[in-house]
Amino acid sequence: MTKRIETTLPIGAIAARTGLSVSAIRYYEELGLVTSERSPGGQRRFVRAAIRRLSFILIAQKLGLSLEEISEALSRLPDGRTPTAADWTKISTGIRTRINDQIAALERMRDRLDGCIGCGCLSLEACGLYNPADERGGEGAGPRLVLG
Amino acid sequence: MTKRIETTLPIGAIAARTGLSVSAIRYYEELGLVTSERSPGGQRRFVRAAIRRLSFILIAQKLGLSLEEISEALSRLPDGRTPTAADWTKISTGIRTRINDQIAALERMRDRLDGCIGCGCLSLEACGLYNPADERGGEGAGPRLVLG
DNA sequence: ATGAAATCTCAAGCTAACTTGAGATCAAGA
DNA sequence: TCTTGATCTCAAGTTAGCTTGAGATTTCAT
Repeated sequence: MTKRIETTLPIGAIAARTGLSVSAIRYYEELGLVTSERSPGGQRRFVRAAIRRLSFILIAQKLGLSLEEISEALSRLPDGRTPTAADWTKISTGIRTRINDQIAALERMRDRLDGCIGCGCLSLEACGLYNPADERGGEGAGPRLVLG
Repeated sequence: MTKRIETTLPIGAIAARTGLSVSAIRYYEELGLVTSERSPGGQRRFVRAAIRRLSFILIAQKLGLSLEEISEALSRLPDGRTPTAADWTKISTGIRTRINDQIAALERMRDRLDGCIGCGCLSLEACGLYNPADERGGEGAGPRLVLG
């Protein structure tokens, strides 16, 4: 049996490497986004793979995902090991789709705005900018696909 | 003097026409985003132009502006009258710039992601996706990147 | 062995953008 | 007039995502 000794890191080292605050990391652990072992004295010890998980959280947050959505996406990744390239490809492809959706939505918004500049309307009936059909419901035009 | 009698609307009618809740409208008034007159009995009475202001708030919020930023933008518009085409052009041009910035930021993100798919790195040192230098593109707004 | 630095838990606080509830009053149709 | 629904004020609650503080304990370099 190959039992490799994992070098673990205390929370401060994780914070330094991810840029997260110590309290944020503890908060994420509370939410189940990462896990840790404990030292004999009760302090958290993280495996290095936790850094990747936390980095992923940072990236996903930049894309506007809530911690709950991130949690959902992360539930596909085993915590104990480093995600494989396949894991990452799957997730990042989902993210890419999401980015494209966001770009498309903004472009539609911009186009409508262009058609509106100078008209001074801003009226609910006629103005394409305020278009409830395009609302965040997501069931219609913008398939709200989340990672996967 | 031409003193035209303005037909005013109670808050419920405004809510129905804008899609906002009554409490949200009251909240916006508290923040100074809209104003109202009062009936003899003390109930709010809104002029029709308030509907446009509120519609603007909805649109701007979709673009990720905070109420404070919206307040700033609205401070250019006189409350009592319908904004002129010039007013609207000025504001919407600013919004357009903001939209373009957001699109550009997303495209950069997507490009970096493309360079990353399949590599499985997600490492802080090497991965261009996690790039702190690109942080807070919107300035001031904090950790919120809320896109459509 | 010791003292500073790091970490622990728990509770409470913070901002944004509202909502909810209580208790009272206003407006309008039959 | 009556009565029902709309509105009023004010205080407190809500969700997300953390931060801050207090007081106690652990780790580690010397």
